This record gives sequence, C-alpha cells and structure tokens, in this order.
Amino acid sequence: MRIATWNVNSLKVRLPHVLDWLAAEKPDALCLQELKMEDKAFPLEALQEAGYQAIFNGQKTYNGVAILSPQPLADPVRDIPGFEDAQKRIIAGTLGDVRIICGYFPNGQAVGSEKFEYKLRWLAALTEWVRAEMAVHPKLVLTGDFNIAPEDRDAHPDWKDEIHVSAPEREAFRALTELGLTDAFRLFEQEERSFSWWDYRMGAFRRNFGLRIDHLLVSEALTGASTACWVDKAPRKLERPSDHAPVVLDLAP
DNA sequence: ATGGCTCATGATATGAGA
Repeated sequence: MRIATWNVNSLKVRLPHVLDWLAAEKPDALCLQELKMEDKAFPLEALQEAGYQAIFNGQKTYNGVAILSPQPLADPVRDIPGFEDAQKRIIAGTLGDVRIICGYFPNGQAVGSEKFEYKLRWLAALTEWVRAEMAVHPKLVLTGDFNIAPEDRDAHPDWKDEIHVSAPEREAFRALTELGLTDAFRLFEQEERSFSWWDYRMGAFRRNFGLRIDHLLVSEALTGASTACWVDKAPRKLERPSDHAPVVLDLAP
C-alpha cells in the first residue's frame, strides 16, 4: 500500500500537477492539504476520470483537506470530534484495516501569538483524539502538513524563525510519538538536509533552504510493514509548483 | 535588509502562509 501526503496550496491551481502525480505514482491514498476551496468547488469529476474517489472537508480561502483513493474510504470523520474549530483541518478514513488521518496543522505564525496558542490547543485536542482512534485501529497512519520540524536536522541551519522549531511545538510532536507513533521517514536512511517545504522566495528551493514539516507517522503495527519513505521533489521543480513536495510511504501488504 | 513569492478575495491592496 502506498500512502502519500501533499500540501498543494490551492487544489484549483495544482489540479494538473495532482492528476499527473496520481498517474505516475499510483498511490492507494493521497492526503491533500490547503485545498483553499469549498466542497461545492471540489474537482470530483476530474479525479473520478483519473480513477480516484475522494473524501474531503473544504473551506473557502484557507485550509481544506482531502483523501484521494481508488478504493472507497470507510468511516469518514471530518474535524476533531468535540473540539470547537471553525477551521477545516482534519479528514480521516479507513482503507482496508488501515486508519488514515490527514491533517493540516495550524501554522502558528509566531511563537507566543494568539495563533501559536491555537496551534498548541489544536495539537492537544488532536493528540487525545488520535489516542482514542489508535485504541480502535491498531493500524493507523497520522499524516499531513504538521507545520513542525521535529528535530534540528529537519530545518536548514540558517532557519532564523522560532516558529516550526520551537520547544513547545517539538514537545507536542513528541507527545504524538509517545502515543506509539513513529516518524516513518526516519525508519530509513535519508540524505542530509532532506526537506518537504521550501519558501517561494529567495531561491529557497535552489539553495535547499527548507524545512521537513510534512510527515507520515505510523503505529507500531505498521512500522515493520514500512518498506520505504521519501520526499518526491519532482513536483517542486515544475512550473507553478506548490511550496511543498509530496512525501510518500510504502507499506508491504 | 523583516523584503523576496504565491495564493485568494464583493480584490485593484491586504492577509496569510512557513
């Protein structure tokens, strides 16, 4: 099974890239973030013509998440149950016996800001919900744009902002792993300075000035089945790219 | 140098992203 995550920064603009990528990489599930569109604008027909179904949780202007898959996803959940939140950041579904949770984690803007506090509240609520989901679904993948670079090696050494690398954010990431989730990317040997996001400005991609903030966390029952995990930088090199690249996980059957 | 680029919006400048 191949599961991937990709913050597309507008599904409207990036739909051609997504369709090309689906055809080339044939994921069993592709988790998308930052659709930036309402559900009524979701390009379901174009995806169906490409052989994909979708569950989605859209929103105008900001946020919005989806999971695309050739096989239907069971038991969809939208938003963190019990957490009051106007922002559409969560969609979950089950493929076979694998529970997939796709999240667009809050950015946080600046350490100490109101948005930063929201990010930490959101992470705490997510963690409690994921704990409950794991009790029901031993095989679980928590994936998406975490907006957290969990370790120093996940950020370019010249990254000056605290946001995405601060102690409270990394503590929240650790709380998720302490539920029994493993960062699948680190199960395998990787190049130094492997990132999944690069600023549009400053020639950041060319200089590999980036952050690794898009993750696939797998439950214990899936660590042994994980056979590969990598960042696919190819779509970041296209015309009008997203600022994020897809991250891909292969699981043995 | 706090910019740079890209996206969306009852837009023609502004906010947000990371």
